[in-house]
Amino acid sequence: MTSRRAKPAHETGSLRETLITAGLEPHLADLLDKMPHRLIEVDPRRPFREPGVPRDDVIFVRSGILSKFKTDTSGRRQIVALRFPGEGILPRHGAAQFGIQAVVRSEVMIGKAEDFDALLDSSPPLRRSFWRLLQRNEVIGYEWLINCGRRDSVARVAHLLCETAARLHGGEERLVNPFTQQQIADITGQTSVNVNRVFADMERQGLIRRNGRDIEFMDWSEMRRVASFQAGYLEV
Amino acid sequence: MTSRRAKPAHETGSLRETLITAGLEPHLADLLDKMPHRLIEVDPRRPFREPGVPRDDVIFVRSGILSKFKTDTSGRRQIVALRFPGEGILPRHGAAQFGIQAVVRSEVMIGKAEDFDALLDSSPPLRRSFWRLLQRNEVIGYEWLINCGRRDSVARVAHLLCETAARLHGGEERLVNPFTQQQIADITGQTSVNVNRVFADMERQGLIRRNGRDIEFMDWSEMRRVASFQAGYLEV
DNA sequence: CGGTTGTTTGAACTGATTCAATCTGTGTGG
DNA sequence: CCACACAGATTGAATCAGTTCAAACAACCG
Repeated sequence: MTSRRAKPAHETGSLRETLITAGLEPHLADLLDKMPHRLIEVDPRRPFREPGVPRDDVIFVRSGILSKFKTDTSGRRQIVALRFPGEGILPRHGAAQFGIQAVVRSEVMIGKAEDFDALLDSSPPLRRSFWRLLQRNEVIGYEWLINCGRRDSVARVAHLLCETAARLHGGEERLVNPFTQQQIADITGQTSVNVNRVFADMERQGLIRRNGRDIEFMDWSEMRRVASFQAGYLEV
Repeated sequence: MTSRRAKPAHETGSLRETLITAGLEPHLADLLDKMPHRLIEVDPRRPFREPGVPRDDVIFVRSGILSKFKTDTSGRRQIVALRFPGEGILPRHGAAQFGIQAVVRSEVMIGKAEDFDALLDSSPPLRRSFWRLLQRNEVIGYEWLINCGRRDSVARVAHLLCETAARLHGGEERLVNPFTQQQIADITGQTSVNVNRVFADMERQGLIRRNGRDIEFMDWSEMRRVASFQAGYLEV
């Protein structure tokens, strides 16, 4: 087991607060908050949930970032989705098709699928809310597909950075990059070597400034243009 | 308007039958069948629904294939999802992020979002059924992401063919290829020129035999291996 | 028959990978 | 506090998969 009991929440708000800032109505966040659950701290880049095994729990991110990943038979790994604070990974009937790992150290809430399902059945507005979130995830997936299928490597990385900034700070034009270059490669379908070259390029072009892991966007609108990033798809 | 009233169903069964063969419980299929709707015939590769406009209808495929697509700012098009007979495109609140086009001539059923939503609210089993279908679509999307991000061009095309065969005939080892090479390119994130070369390769290797648009799989298990196709993700 | 749509082929080019080596920062144990 | 290990970042050189551009060919249809 690579995860352990969480320390009491420090900088991050309560789960309820996180859910609300992520866009859930306060009284719906209350419902989830009252659901029986436990809090866990998850180490980054370590096995957390393996693919192929049945999973009967709901997971919500309180702080940090979770990734869903799949590994091709050739052994190449692809991260297929991210979950930021307030977002969740819903239970799936049958064997899960993907594994879960934390991108950075994360605090997550884990509940039972049956409790969650019961909650959904009892509250139509909560249901509608999650229905919309499911559709949002679908659309984000489509955007990632375009990213991998139709954009060059600079645009792919730029797009990921734009999306991350938008999902983390709701559209602010700065970012503390939470990813390793390998993770960015796993998301954008490249090699870490090339991601490194893309970063060097973007810095040379004056698009970003780097200080270790920190990234400062020098020209947000130019960044969006290069990434062909249009935030509309992130709205529920 | 490029679509027109459908002729009475010929080779294809009724919508109800189609829904049932696609895996919906008979009594749930009845519910959808009784919902007020109209039947439309859609021409392939012609505008049907444009991206960016609000859509307040549910669409179910009775026969043929629909595609959801997005066009990048650079003008390159990516098909992000397919809908086979019995599958549907659910209503989305707000502007749709993708357009819809038919891959081949298709008969579709169109209903009102409000009617569909009401139906969902009234029937918990129907709701659960669609919840599962939504998750299935999500997982198929993940598989496509791996396809574009992590597999070489032969594997990408092979995987699409395997998936199409499985979704169309439920796992039979043959296929009448419904796609143009340009469409395959739009799905797998390549150029049609390269798709053509991939086909020639696969034929030279004895993986497939072609007769115009028809494709015969010569070695299904080798095909699956090349594609790294594992049908598990298609199960609900 | 001419027009349209889709397929096929060749040659030149280029963006990204692969492999391998080096460098840097951080944490750990002695 | 230093030595060492380890993970991540960086760089170079060779290679290759897939694109681009352009042209020809085939099938279909009114």
